[in-house]
Amino acid sequence: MGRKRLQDAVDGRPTVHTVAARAGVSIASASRVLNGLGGSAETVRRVREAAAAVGYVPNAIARSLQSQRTGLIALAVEDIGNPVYVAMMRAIEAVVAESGHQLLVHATGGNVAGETALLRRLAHRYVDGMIISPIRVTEAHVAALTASPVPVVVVGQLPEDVPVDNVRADSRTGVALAVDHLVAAGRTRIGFVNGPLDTVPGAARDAGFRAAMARHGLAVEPAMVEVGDFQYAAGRAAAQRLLARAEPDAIVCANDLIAVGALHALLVTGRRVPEDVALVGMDDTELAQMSFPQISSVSLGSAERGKLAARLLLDRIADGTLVPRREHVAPSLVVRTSSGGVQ
Amino acid sequence: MGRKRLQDAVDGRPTVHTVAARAGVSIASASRVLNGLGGSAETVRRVREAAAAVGYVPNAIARSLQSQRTGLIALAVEDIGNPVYVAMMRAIEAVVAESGHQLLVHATGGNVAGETALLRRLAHRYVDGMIISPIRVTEAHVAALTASPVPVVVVGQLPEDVPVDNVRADSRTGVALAVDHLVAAGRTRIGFVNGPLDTVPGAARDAGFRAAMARHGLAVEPAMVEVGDFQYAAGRAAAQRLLARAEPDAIVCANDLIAVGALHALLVTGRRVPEDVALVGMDDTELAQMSFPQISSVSLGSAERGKLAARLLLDRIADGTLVPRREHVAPSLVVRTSSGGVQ
DNA sequence: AACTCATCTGTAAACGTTTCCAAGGAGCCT
DNA sequence: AGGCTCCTTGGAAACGTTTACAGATGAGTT
Repeated sequence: MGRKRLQDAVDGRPTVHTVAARAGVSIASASRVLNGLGGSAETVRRVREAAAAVGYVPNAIARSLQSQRTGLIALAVEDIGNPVYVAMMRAIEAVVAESGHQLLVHATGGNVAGETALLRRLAHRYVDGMIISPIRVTEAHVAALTASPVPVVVVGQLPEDVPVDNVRADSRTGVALAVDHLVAAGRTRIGFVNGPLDTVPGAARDAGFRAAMARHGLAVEPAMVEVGDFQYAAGRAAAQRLLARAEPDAIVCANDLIAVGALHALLVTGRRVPEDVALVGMDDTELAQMSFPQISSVSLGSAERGKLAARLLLDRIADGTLVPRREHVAPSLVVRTSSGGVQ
Repeated sequence: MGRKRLQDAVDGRPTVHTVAARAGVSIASASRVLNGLGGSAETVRRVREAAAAVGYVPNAIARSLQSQRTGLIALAVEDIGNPVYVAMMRAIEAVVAESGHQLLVHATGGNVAGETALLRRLAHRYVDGMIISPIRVTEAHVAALTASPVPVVVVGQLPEDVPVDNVRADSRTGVALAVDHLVAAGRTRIGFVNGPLDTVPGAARDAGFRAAMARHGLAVEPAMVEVGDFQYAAGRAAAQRLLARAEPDAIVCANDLIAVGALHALLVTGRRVPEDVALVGMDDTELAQMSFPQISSVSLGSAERGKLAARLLLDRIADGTLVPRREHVAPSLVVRTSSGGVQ
């Protein structure tokens, strides 16, 4: 017993033991050389040579167990098909890659059970941290969030007293930008196609729409407001319902997928955009640029939010004692053809 | 020395040692109970109770080190923004989730160095397997592929003699379907907007287009063929170049992003689709349905290919001695408004 | 009552890495 | 020459889990 192991791993792949044995040094010395931590010239040479000869590659799992870090960062979003999340993901990827992390993407489907299960699974510590963008925030979320042993950054609204790093857009103001723009262009019969009201963005956008309309002294007729979910098909159906019973001269949509659906509904019923009906989307995704006519859209700074979230997370991973921070990203309106801007 | 450890992990989180100590049993018994492997009724009760009391959650990394599996499967695609890969990803996700795996998505940007680096990184064994869809296949790819210690499935063409599980679409035939359809509809001046010819799909689609045209006795005028990359902006620019010097009555596009760009180019120059110019895309993504008019598109079965690739990979992970398999997915044409189909 | 057999339990090793610690040796200064 | 520091080295422990093995216990069989 206690026999020193000079063998390869069971599957025949070289380990640090293999390298050390071949170089005639201890595994401690081999490990140090391989990590660039000193060693005599001769030792370095021998270890390097041995490692190259056997094709040694350190095992990521064993390293993780020792270092207590996996090098993985999770991103949990509702719908990976929504370009707004793709843009956010790209921005996050760019930041975390710099620190040598890789991104693990979860599509939650927006359901509460799945999201909280995901948060609880963090207890297994299979990632070093998580960025999550829940569209609903429940008690269960908050509980799982605060219980998480690994850092979590939330992109989206969060109750004030939850001590978690947080990046927020201001979609209330974002909707106001859209309404202001349309009113300035002389539109008065402004429709609104929203996502579910029991989601955080849905509620915020509804409130923003009503507040902005009120500020301009415009009434919000129930016939002019429709709700679907945040997808294309539902947006198109919702817009069709709206158009069947009302005659808006402008429509604000709660995101670009809905806006593209609404555009479809408008064009298919023979309406001209923007001459008959102006259209404004939200999130300023690639979709808005790819449509014809191109769709004006309120940017909520998805890339910027992603970047900030990634920075917050990396900072917290580096120092867990930081006081939770809250970042805000201001919305801006990108005017395109669909609301009368130039092509 | 040799002192038995009865402590929590350094960060205070409970380990199996904590649970065992609290239950008054050995870590072996605790582990067995926690994994549902026997134990007396009394032991089971005590361990379960202790685990619940301290909130024990097994550490995924330690488990991975022992089991030599991470539970992670990597998917490497060129462009995470392309809906075709989103569809594929969803299909893969659905399959691998059943076996308890999680998906790790890499966006390679389609560059050879990045892809081969990714393949070489597999040597670290940070995932149990990888599905990769390279748009170029070089010597370096093949070398890295065959040297990989973990299973890899390639989605896309691959030299015949490379012993790797492989799922293929037939984009040659796919283009032929598009051409046949347009010819049957009476179109004769058929343009083609392709991706780079030095990519595998680009080359196949070019060959397919020329073969199909020849079969119908139609000449391929150089002025009627344009090349960009597989993105929207390049597709739009390429279509604009084509339209500036030729007057096609139909355009075939090498993917849907290009098709949406071409649609834009057509509409912005006042051409009617499909009356003046018919349009057919490829990949049958959501984009094709979301455009107005909706775009006919050749489905290359991206979801199906994803599903098959995932199955091949899981099978190989379960049994590494399997002989490499090759699956084929047949293309099909989905006719929509842009080529004269009904709305 | 002695035996077999199954079931349960604890010890210890294993997975592959990093790192603490003590010891050895070389060089430098006084 | 002696004492000091600095560098290098190897042994061993640690990360947290699973599991092979052997011993113990109990039930069942003859």
